[in-house]
Amino acid sequence: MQKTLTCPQGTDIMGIWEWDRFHKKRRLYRVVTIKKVAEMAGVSRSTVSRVINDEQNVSCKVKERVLHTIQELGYSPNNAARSLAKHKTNAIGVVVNNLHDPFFYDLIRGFEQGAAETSYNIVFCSALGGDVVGKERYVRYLSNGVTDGIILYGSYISDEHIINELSKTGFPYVLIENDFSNKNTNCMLIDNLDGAKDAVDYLASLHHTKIAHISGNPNKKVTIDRFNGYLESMHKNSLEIHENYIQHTTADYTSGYERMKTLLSLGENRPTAVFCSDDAIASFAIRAAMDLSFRVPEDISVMGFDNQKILPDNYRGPGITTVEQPLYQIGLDSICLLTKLLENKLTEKRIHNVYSTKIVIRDSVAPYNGVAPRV
Amino acid sequence: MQKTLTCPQGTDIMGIWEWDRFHKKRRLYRVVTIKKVAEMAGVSRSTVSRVINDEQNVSCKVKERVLHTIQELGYSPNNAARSLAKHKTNAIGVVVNNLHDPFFYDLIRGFEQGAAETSYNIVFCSALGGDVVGKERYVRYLSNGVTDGIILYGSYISDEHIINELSKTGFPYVLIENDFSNKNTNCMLIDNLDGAKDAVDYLASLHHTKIAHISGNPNKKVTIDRFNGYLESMHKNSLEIHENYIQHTTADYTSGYERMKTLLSLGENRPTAVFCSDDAIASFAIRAAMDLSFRVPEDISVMGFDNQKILPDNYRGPGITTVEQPLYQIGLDSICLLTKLLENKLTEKRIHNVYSTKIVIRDSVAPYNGVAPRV
DNA sequence: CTGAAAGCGCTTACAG
DNA sequence: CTGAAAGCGCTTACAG
Repeated sequence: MQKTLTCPQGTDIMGIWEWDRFHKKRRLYRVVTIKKVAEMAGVSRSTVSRVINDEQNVSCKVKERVLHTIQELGYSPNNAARSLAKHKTNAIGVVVNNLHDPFFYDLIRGFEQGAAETSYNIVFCSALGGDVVGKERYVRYLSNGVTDGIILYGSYISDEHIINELSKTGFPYVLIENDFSNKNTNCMLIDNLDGAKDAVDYLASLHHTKIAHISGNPNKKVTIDRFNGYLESMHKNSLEIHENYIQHTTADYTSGYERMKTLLSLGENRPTAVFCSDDAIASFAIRAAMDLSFRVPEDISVMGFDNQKILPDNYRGPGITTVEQPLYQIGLDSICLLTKLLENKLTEKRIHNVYSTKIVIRDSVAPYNGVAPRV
Repeated sequence: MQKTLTCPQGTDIMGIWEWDRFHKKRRLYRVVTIKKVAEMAGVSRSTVSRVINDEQNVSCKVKERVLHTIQELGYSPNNAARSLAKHKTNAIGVVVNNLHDPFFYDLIRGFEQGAAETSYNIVFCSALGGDVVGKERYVRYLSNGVTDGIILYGSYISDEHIINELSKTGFPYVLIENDFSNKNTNCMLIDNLDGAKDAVDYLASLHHTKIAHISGNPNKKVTIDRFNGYLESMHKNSLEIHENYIQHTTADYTSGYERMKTLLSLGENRPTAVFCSDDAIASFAIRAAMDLSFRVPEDISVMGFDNQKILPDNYRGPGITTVEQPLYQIGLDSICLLTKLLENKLTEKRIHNVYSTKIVIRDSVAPYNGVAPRV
């Protein structure tokens, strides 16, 4: 068999991997294993194992010899075999939708910082769009011998099914931006309802009475929470929700553009302020207003949510007044907490962090000036 | 032993994972394995294996019974065991620095699309900053039983060492934005030298003669290539490189701001056009110009590189005229090609794609108007 | 179509 | 301090 193997990359190199040309299937075989190291160093596999796991009970002399052999052969332990034997992968998985979305800027920075502070390897998996099948596939993959725990981001309504399945297995995970209180899950959340209420209260405090709402991706739970926050605040402040004040977007935040156009065409009842479900939508809403020659915030105030540092499609409007959620901290904490959970170093038996939001004032909101809206 | 196990997440659920409370170490044990499925279904492990691998030679009746048992027990095969036995993980790893950087927008979209088109699981790993140790750790991790091949992004000079080590092992990989022709590596590149020459030629064709350069991250090879492109074009067009026309930034693109300030303070020889090593730098250079009340492009033209769709820190200057590299395509292709390579379906024996760049004209460059620069 | 047995490359009690 | 042997949870020729 040995003779039927050839080196896969380059031809002159003798590596530790070789292609199996004997069978039809293209597989990579390992040619230097712990067994070979043991033979060459003249010790048992147990001893080699002790050395690579940095255990204390090995004589200096033997250890040195083994280390030297390892170096010489370019040996590296096979993590699959290791995981199988140890019941531990030393890895953590992060699963999100649309990793490319600049929304993740701060969250990923947090994950990366967390990764730098732990000895676990962190791997990211991403499903495109709202793809449930892909997301579920990744969760199954990671939770079966590939990682020791996973962090699941997202509040898609379809995520509930995934989480249900995962819960049943008993595999450790923490949820970000999602919760199922009844299911005893570990989660890290912000209060979207309160954040939205604060936002609309803020607009009302600036004497706006005609406040509209552009809601977010209809497949997400946060959308509903923020929408309800809007409703509650409007009610609390005794403000009337005129016809068409509630504009729903599609899964695509660019549709905020068209929704804003609709709001601006409302004539007499045209809103003087709009609370958008997130900053990406707000950025497109403002774009629409500017394209129609409305000034933001003089003619119409626009408020967002998220404090998204990096906005899509080269946004150039005024700085967006928004509700901040501490995504960097959440990313960082999720890694730290999951690590602790896996090491049994957590005092509480369930992670349930609620992070507070705060309003960040920029340039897209102005007090209502008492002038009847231009029609 | 069974009695010393308890369920990790929640307490009422009987899952397939259970904590080992018997030993000191906290490990997850699998309580439902192929063996248990076989017993319950009254067949051999071989048969169960055939069913979960969807092989043809199983009678319908047996197959159905096994499938039903699997469903009932919530069984999922352990990927570590599978990888070990099959010599195949069915996964591909992607390793980058600074995954959070919006520079990756198009590249990640390409990877995601590629992932959607292949049956391989794609996992991303990210090292923070220019961290070599972290990057190398991930490469070692992924290339030892975790994935079947990896895609390595980045042209850090320190990457060479990593690639050398990886080459020695014979593990399959493809490089993006990096090449070692002498090492027979698979790579996907753009011609940075030519792209930069085109950019400076373009500025020269608009009658600019005083053209400066702000170079990029000094630890990257592309920086050197683009710098050389600038030099070559200046030479070819017989343009003088005045003192201080070459400004080097640090690893941080925000330093483009200070470098631009220096250029603008050059008095009589102040450049009328600046070619920046990348768009992120260009965005900060333009910011500096605007802050000093220079108009872009009327007072000074600025050109970038990359056609980065999403710029950092809320850039609001004019659209940046730039050199486009097809990152989406490169991301997509890298997954497809590596997949083919792994399946032995590649006709050529080495991947070596060079993608062409093209100039994208926006609003940050204007023809030189013949007026002596304002001092 | 089905099963017994060997093997993948490690780790881990256990015995010495 | 060291080694022989069993085991992790799968797959894979091989035999029937």
